[in-house]
Amino acid sequence: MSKIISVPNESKKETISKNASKLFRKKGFSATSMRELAVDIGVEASSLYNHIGSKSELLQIICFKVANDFINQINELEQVDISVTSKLEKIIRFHIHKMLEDYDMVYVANHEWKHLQEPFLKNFLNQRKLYENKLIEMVKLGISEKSIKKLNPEVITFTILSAVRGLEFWQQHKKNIDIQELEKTMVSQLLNGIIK
Amino acid sequence: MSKIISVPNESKKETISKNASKLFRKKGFSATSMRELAVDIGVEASSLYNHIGSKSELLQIICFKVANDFINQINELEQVDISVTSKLEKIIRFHIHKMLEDYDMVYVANHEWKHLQEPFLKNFLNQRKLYENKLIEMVKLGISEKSIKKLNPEVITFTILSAVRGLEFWQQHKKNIDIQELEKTMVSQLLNGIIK
DNA sequence: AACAAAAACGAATAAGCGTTAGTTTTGTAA
DNA sequence: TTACAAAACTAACGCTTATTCGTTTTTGTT
Repeated sequence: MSKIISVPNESKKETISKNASKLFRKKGFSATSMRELAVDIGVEASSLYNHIGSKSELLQIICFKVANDFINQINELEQVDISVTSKLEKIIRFHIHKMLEDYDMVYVANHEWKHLQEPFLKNFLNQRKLYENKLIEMVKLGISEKSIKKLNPEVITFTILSAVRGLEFWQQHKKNIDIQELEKTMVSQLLNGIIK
Repeated sequence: MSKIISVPNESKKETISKNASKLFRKKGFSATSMRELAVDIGVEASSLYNHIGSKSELLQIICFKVANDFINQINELEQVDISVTSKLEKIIRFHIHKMLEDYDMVYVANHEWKHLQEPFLKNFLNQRKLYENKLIEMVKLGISEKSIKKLNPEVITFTILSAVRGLEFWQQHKKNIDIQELEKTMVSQLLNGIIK
């Protein structure tokens, strides 16, 4: 057919992964075939195996790239000396930016991780739980400091995470909603509520 | 093998659908085979076709059952003469109850709808948009009445929907979190915020 | 006990899957 | 030009898929 075109500073593996992200998001991991992926890239399916080990490996690359990005961010944030509510605000804003920058990858990591094989599945879920627990501890600290209302810290955390993970909707409303307004509204709603 | 056991007042089609919901949730629609579903029910795969038309039909049954339940609820609520914020509270509570009662079906409708075939796919998305638009109109009314803060009504709506659609987390924390507290916290956070 | 309808079965079909093997083309450097 | 490695190709493997077919078994009703 032709050659895999990859931009400079990007390996062919990365090129394939990015295309895979797009297809996995649109059709789901199981419903995406290596032949479809190959067509999308402009090559025969068997040629892909010169660059990757397996279909499964593509999912691993995607999921752990995203997981690492979020873990790294929260680790950095833990070092910073600002208030708990400021940290929560920064986290919400980071989720929004990440979802807009790497939409396909973040979506796949959020929705298709269950198709990871062991031991990667367990590993991924551990990283996720680690992230969630760090967030829960932040909220607990906020409650004990009396900057956050005395509500269930797990529920607070998961509500925030659900809200930001659901940011996919924004992709369909890109034209109508300004990103500044999106950020402002979400932070305001999740932290301060919507009732006057 | 044996027979499809169905409880009274439940057709065999319903029995199959419920089992399908469970498997589709656990493994995803595409990754679930009719043979697996058959084993789960205790019958040969070919025997299922005495009761259903196709695998696709099972997904249709699940998705539209859920969609109709939510549309019906919001239609009823539109008739009632209570404040906008009370309506939003009732909707949040309804989502929570629905997610806990029909977890498998709601999860599948939220995550696997993309595997619906046309014209069902368009139909489903139309119903979803209808529901979202009704909610957006409620929020807009609240803003014009000055009971809700002047924030972007679309973002407010999608944040609420994302938060309640993400209620799957609760299934993994059933033992630790009381449902009353869950409801109270989510309503309070989404409507009044978490900052003191 | 006889009959019809419902529901089970086993076997087969055609299509699609991820992946491998062997071979040819392409690009690069001596 | 020659040599070598990278990356493409074609063809095929073994397996799984949803679904259909013809047949047998089970069920419920006279």
